[in-house]
Amino acid sequence: MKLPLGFYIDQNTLDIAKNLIGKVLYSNINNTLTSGIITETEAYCGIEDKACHSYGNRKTQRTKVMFLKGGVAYVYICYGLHYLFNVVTQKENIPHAVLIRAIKPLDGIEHIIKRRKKNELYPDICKGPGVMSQGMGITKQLNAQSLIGKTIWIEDNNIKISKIFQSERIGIDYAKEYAKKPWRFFVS
DNA sequence: TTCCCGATTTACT
DNA sequence: GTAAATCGGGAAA
Repeated sequence: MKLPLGFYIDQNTLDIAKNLIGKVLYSNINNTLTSGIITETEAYCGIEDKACHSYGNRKTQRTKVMFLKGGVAYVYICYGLHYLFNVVTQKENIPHAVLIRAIKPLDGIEHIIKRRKKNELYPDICKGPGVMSQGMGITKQLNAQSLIGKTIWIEDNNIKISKIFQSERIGIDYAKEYAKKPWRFFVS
């Protein structure tokens, strides 16, 4: 079952990040269906969070998507060459998001392998936010698109997760005291 | 318009 | 462990 809009706006962002673990991310791009179990996420909590693009209520051409009502995709380019995929959460004008950092491939594995320019499947083929997007075929074209639509969406397929771990977020040393917040969720 | 740097990955040493 | 790849966003000039 596709996650309803309420999933993205009726619970706090940390719970959303945690609850996304074990859900299944789908993309249908140019009639190519791929999916994977979400295994790693990070919460970015808006204007107070120094690691968040919308910190200090910064609203620009890039970050304006985070200010939309939850349930849309926020995709941006990092280091000039990687697409990072986020789920926008909360009501309009509360600019929170959850970064999807890793998946375990499920459907369309041969397409995922091809997009990753590899010859075979291996455990970490979609571990890391940039390579996750590459494997799923996510580009800026998906920016601001609905997560309840036909191109990109998330389902609850009742997959059981043994234990969810929690840690500091990756790659945000500049965020001072917020760099230490345990807002990353993952399975082993 | 200039300048700095990033929610990363990969290939080396 | 270190460095290169690569470029748009955002702040400052």
